[in-house]
Amino acid sequence: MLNRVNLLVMAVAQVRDVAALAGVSPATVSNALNHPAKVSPATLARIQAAIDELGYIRNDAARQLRAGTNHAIGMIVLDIANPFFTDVARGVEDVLIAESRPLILGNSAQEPSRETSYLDLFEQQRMSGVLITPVGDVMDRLRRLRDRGTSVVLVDRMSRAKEFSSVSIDDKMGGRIATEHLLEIGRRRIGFIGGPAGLAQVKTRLAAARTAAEKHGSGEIVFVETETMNAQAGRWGAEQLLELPRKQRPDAVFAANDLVALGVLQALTLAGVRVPDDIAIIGYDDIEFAASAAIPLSSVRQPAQQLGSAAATLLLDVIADPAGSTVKHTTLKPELVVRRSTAGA
Amino acid sequence: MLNRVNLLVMAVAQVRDVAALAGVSPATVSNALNHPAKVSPATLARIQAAIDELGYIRNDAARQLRAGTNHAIGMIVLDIANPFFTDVARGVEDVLIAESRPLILGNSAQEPSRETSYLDLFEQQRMSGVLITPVGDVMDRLRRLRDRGTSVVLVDRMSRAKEFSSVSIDDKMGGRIATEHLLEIGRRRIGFIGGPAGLAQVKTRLAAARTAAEKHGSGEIVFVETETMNAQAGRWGAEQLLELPRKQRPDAVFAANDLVALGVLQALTLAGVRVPDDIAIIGYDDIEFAASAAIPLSSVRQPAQQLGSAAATLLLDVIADPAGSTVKHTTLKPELVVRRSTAGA
DNA sequence: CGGCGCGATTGAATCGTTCCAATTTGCCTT
DNA sequence: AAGGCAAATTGGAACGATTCAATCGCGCCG
Repeated sequence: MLNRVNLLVMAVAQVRDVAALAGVSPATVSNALNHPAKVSPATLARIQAAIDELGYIRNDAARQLRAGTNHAIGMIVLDIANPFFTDVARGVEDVLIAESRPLILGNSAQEPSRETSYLDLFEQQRMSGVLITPVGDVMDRLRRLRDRGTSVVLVDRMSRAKEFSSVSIDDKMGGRIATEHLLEIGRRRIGFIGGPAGLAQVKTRLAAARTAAEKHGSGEIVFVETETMNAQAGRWGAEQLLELPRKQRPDAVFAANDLVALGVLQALTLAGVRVPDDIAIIGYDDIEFAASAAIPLSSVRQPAQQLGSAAATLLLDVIADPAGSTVKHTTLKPELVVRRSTAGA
Repeated sequence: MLNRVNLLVMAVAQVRDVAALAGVSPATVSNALNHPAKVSPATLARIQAAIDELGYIRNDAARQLRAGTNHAIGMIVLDIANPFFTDVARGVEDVLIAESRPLILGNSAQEPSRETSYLDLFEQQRMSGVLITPVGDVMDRLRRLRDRGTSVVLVDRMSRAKEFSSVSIDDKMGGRIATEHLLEIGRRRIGFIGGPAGLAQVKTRLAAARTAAEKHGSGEIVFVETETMNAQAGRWGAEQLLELPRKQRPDAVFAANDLVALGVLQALTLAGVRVPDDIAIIGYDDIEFAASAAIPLSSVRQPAQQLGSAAATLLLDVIADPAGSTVKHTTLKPELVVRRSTAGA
């Protein structure tokens, strides 16, 4: 019956068609594709020719079903519109492409519901590995994922319980050096803008800033919590600060990332506030656009691409040896980059 | 035997386990999941309870194999590091999430080989739809994809042969209005920086610029071809212009996108060239960072998110009715945004 | 010259779900 | 009360590849 159909509708070629054309069995075609060493060179060539002639493309669903696992790697980033995360993704991509493993990129946009739906997807797909910068409380989900055979590596976030391997950048240090820098140039009231407060990166950077201010003695942190971390949130945050009574207005802003910092810069400039004279600004990430901003932005540089490639490499290790008893945590160091937005006294 | 294994290794639950626990057949569970209307409310509840208790997650590979098609949509963008494309992607995401269709995002990084490997992936996965901004010559691949049942919509690029539906932004108009603007503020020699020249967007914008210059009479276009279109390419392109003999040096630059424009701005500023006095600059896309640049950048605004959502919507239409005889081309209009980089005479 | 061993090849079972046709259940109509 | 009909449920055959044990050929050694 299939044969009759073939005459009418040019059906898509399958292994058995390739096998028939090459004069071998389907099993041999499969071997040629997956274990070429097992097949004699002559047969290999004949099969390859048949594949080309028929334009055969294997059906991944069937393959995965039988194999039990998906070759692809899933990644969930916090915000695809933030150049920091696209840089991380590129680092990941570079490593995975070399292994010819497809990368499935999902954007949680800092929304737990979207994060969850991507986790659902990855779980249904039986991904072999997942890279995630978590937003919501997903530890249970990740544990289940791992129990089902999907390896997990946390990106830019240490696992509290230390149960998952992770690659992160030292946010404590970053928060500290940014704050110390502002204190050193003589600022005392520092507005910290970012959020939501529950986000690990925000929490840690803020805590480190507070610690540094306390240690200094006369420093003080004013926290303005935002819902997300883009330029719009930055503009909103700056407006909050400007509404404060004159005496409570900060003389510096520490933005939780560069997008926020750029928004702050815009709003302050628009309001006639001089940067850095009246209010200094420091951002975080050192995205490419920080240097080319109206007033070039000081920032805490994070090695984004390196973070990505380290995470991908680590994930591949975990996949290769899931039972590997050692959970590994790699921490990279951030670096202070001083530009005009915090220049001079 | 499976039962014995179950006692030892807590195997992952499958439909038949859920069915057994709920006291129904696997077929009913499947119906509950896929055609709830066919199942009585009481049974539905029992099955749901069983699913929750066992933590059942369906195996997408098996599902796809039987269903013959993947519910997900694939998208290949030119450059994930370009905010324009991430904006487009967000527009797409918004539409797809509402339909609860996963989006698989691939980055060709303007490399034909990567584009091809993503097409391979999408073909193997039997995606139900693909959105693509092509780099290389992939028309044959796309045709094959379509013949196999994957719907295709081109983004930001009209299909020459008009055989695929597309959503694009009028590059001819964009090239024209940018050039006319430069001519109007008195510039005559315009450096066009972008590439590779084969890229549709570059080709069209450049041609439109040339046409506008010709029509004007005394305008002239100097084309500097770059390999890619990021800030680094912009810096390189600017250096090429600066190396020209004084008399041949342009008095304006039309950058093929804003990333390039920002690079040009950096390099010119570094070389002591005054913008816009000595050389005016206009970019393309009007990404968010254009407005907050050291010298706020004039640009040709493209409605990126709108482009994305239009493309996604169109793709869903095509998927719903692949035989729909009408190939549709939607074209959106760009808009001139004048800022300081082309201000004054 | 027969048997042995080894690489190459194959048949048939299998992965977990969906789909179709067929069956059962329960209710309404006459 | 019997027949008919719709709704709910079910058994079992797909989907298309991979895998493993079993078979086939063939050269070589004793």
